[in-house]
Amino acid sequence: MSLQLYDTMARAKRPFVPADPSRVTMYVCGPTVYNYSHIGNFRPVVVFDVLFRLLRRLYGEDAVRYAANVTDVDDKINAKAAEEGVPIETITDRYLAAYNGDAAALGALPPTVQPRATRTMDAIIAMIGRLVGNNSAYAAEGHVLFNTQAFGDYGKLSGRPLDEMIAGARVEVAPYKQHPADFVLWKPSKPGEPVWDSPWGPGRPGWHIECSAMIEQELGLPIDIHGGGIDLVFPHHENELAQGVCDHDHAHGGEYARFWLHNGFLNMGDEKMSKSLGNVALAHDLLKQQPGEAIRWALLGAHYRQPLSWTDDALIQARNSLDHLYGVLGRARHVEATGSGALAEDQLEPLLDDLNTPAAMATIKKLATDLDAAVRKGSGEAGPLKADLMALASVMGFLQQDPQAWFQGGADEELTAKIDGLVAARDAARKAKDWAEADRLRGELAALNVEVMDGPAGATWRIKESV
RNA sequence: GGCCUGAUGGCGGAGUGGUGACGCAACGGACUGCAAAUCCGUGAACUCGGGUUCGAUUCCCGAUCAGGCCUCCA
Repeated sequence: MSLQLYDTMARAKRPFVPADPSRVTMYVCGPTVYNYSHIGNFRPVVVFDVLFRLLRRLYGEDAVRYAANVTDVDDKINAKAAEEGVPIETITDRYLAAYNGDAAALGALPPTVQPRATRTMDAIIAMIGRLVGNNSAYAAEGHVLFNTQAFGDYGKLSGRPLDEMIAGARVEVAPYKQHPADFVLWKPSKPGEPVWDSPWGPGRPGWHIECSAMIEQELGLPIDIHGGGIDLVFPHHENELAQGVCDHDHAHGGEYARFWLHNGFLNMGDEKMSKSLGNVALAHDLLKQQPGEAIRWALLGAHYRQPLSWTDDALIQARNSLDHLYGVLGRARHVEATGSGALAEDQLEPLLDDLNTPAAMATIKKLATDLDAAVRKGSGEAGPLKADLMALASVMGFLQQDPQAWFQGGADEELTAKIDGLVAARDAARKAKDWAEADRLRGELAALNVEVMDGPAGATWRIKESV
């Protein structure tokens, strides 16, 4: 089976074939860095990281070029900077660093490039110039607006005919717009806001133009895959598509992105995460309570296009699953992974079928169970099973750490030494068959949030879950 | 108002026109000084009403419920 991806434009799964297999391109809309990002913001990060890893496996590590942008010009950033009385760079640098740190903790590989709006300004202004030049955009009252009438297919991606959108519009139309659906490419800055010079007066870019300019600059049209959250389909991606196609006078066969992929929302339990409900969970906070890998497991536990219900229980289940898998790997630590390392076709199949991560995770568990049995029996199957397990896990960004580090993670050196001492004392008591003392020491360890497991080769221990 | 999703066991969550993944939780057993881990086993679901069919959880229609988008929210 070859890779199939659900394309929002086609509203169907289609076989994925890159335009150029030696240069596969993917662009995913990234964060606006004005605060810590919540866990929902990291769903696309993790989902498209899996796709990135899969594409690297299929086409070669150097053949995939993945750009994820950072919006560092925005009203919310301006507000935050004004509130703290600092330049916007202070805000954006701080939260970009936090975002990248959190993404790394969630096991996401760094994108090939991470363009920033403020550093793409020349390309943005040049692109607006071209759009004005070919009558796809017009200047009015210090603004430059995209002329949606210039793009006959406007509304095709989101499935919204123009007239319906106007009929259903909830927002008052600005008087300088020629058509109610026209959107801003450039706008004047208010006093105190960051400002750039342009042929249409000092100001700053609208929201959508930065992505098109970055795609143009970093990847080139048409790109193979454009990704983002489902909420971006309209207006953001619809507008990007319109300006991107018109920028090139409908060249490239009118293609902007060959596949549009959108991930579903993450909900808190069964309600939407929102500030007004007070149920926003920041990844930064969750990462203090649980290993990033457990959070990643929970994020990939539902198919990416399905809504994902985020609950404490889901996180605990994720943690338990990883405990089990690392337990198997710990028992198989002396087994050498053998075989070609090439995944059997049927093991990769769930991922090839539009990134069916839950099914792939079931395969991981199956391989782990089989590996555990093979190790127990001393069967020669253990080596190939371990190779398959590690290969599949690696495509999904799982099981990349040492089992001991997983179980003992969260314990600093001092605590580790203390625990080792208690475990040794308990071992001595058990050898002397002093069960009362052994149980007392186990109780003492339990008080430290440590669980001991006796085995033929002596006792091992782990930090119990903290949720 | 318009457009669009979804509804699977106690929970999470795949999948399928006909022997109903997988995990967590529960229960019984093995193992263990006792546990934990592991192993063996058990019970448990396809929102409702029509239709198509030899047969539907799976296809079609309708209803109900839930959710999303409709100009800067992943």
